[in-house]
Amino acid sequence: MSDEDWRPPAVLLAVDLVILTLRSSRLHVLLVERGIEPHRGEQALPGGFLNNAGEDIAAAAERELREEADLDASHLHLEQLGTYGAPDRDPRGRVVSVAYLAIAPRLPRPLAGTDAAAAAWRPVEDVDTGRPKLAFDHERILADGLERARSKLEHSSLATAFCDETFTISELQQVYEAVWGVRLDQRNFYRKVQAVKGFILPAGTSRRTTGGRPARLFRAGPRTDLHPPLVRAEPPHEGPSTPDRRPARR
Amino acid sequence: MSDEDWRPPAVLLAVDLVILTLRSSRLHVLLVERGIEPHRGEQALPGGFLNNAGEDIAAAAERELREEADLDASHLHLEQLGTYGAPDRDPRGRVVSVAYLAIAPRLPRPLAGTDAAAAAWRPVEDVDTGRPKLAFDHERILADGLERARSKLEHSSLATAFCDETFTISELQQVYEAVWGVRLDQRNFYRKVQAVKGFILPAGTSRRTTGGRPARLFRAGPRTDLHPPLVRAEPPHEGPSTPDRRPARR
DNA sequence: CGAATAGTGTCTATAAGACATTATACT
DNA sequence: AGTATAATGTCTTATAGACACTATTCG
Repeated sequence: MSDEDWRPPAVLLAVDLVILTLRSSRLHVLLVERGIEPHRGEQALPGGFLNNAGEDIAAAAERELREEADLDASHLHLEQLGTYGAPDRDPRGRVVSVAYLAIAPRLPRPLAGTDAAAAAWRPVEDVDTGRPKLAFDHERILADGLERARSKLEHSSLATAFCDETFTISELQQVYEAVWGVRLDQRNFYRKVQAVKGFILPAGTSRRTTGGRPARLFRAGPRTDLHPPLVRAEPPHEGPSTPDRRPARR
Repeated sequence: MSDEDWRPPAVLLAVDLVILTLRSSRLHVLLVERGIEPHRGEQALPGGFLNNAGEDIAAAAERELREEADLDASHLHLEQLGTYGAPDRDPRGRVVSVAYLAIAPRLPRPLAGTDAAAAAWRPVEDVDTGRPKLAFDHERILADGLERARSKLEHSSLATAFCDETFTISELQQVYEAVWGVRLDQRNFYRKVQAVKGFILPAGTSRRTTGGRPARLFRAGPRTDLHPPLVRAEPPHEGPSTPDRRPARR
């Protein structure tokens, strides 16, 4: 407070991406094998540094989405997740990473990014049980991303971001079941999602068939906040690993 | 991707604080008058740059809380809100700010921080209606902080962070009313908060009196996620209420 | 005793959870 | 016809919302 010529320290800014999707009814996250040190050869979330001092952070996230996952940000849900900046999180120096959460619909597309030869979808439960250890603090970031997604399914229309433009109600139910890791009653689910006005809208008379009765198609409605919410059952749900601090009570 | 000697750009890292509290049953936010350019003389959220390259971000937030608001972080709720890094948000260069949301109980304490001669609690509704314009993108940050607080009141025990260690149920109700900007039915509120196991616990037989029947005291319980949640009333529907528009049955 | 605040009970409407059968297409 | 998937209705229980009175302290 006294140094007139004090200059604030500079940091390196990175973005990391938690990209979630559904594959064969299971929740997957996109991981890449690191090609450079530190943590070369380990699994990590896709990400990278800002390109230049003028690049917007969200733009950097969209660029990494393109470069590392070959995904077009304009068709994805993308939201900021949090910022991770522990002084020792990267041996290269002071690196602060802004993490983003992306939700992708089922992708027939193979991963063809040039940077991402080693990119692959991994079942979240594998990572949850520590199968591939992740570099840096990426396990924490992933855990926070999962908790964000699980939580937002309750109060927002995020689930539709896992689906194509049109989808069936049972596809939507699979999203909830995969992300929450629970089984839901089909009849109650139908009743509840249809009771939330503006959540899903009938999409023409189209139908799609897979060997049984054809399902009616819906599209995402205008409502982003669900009333009433679709609440998870009572908690097998310990809090997220966010560094939130509870007040110390004297 | 091709430059072997490419170096990532550096940015300046700042923290900004949305500090909320209740004063005379109204929600207030702490604002300071900026003492230096840019935006000298304007109202802004308290905040500042990292002290040095080794300072943890959350630690910087706690330090600013101390320096600018004379508040002890160990008695506050403090959580990361989001990161704001538009390239043009600060004329001094590329400044990326990590915003934190702090919730303080009623404070008899006057604001005595040295840096904060101009710090003052301002009713949130004043700022909401644009009374003091805020510097930088601080109106956006404040809006995000308010929405975070309003939302977290529904499914977390955040409301108790606005209260002293012990509090009455009607004090807790005032928190909800002030933050949400609504009036709640006292009887339903009593019933609901007491139905959430682990939210509030009776605090001895103590009582506190203000001219009426003494109120029973409670303290925050261990539960941080409320089940069932205390849901805000449905936001006003656009348009006249449409009669049920269920998909046409053949 | 009056004023002020705390605390409670009941009724109704809506939502949640459990549960089995019918409908429509395909092979 | 058999199989596979979609769609729906009802009952019971829990929670939400509306509503008015009694209880306890103080001056």
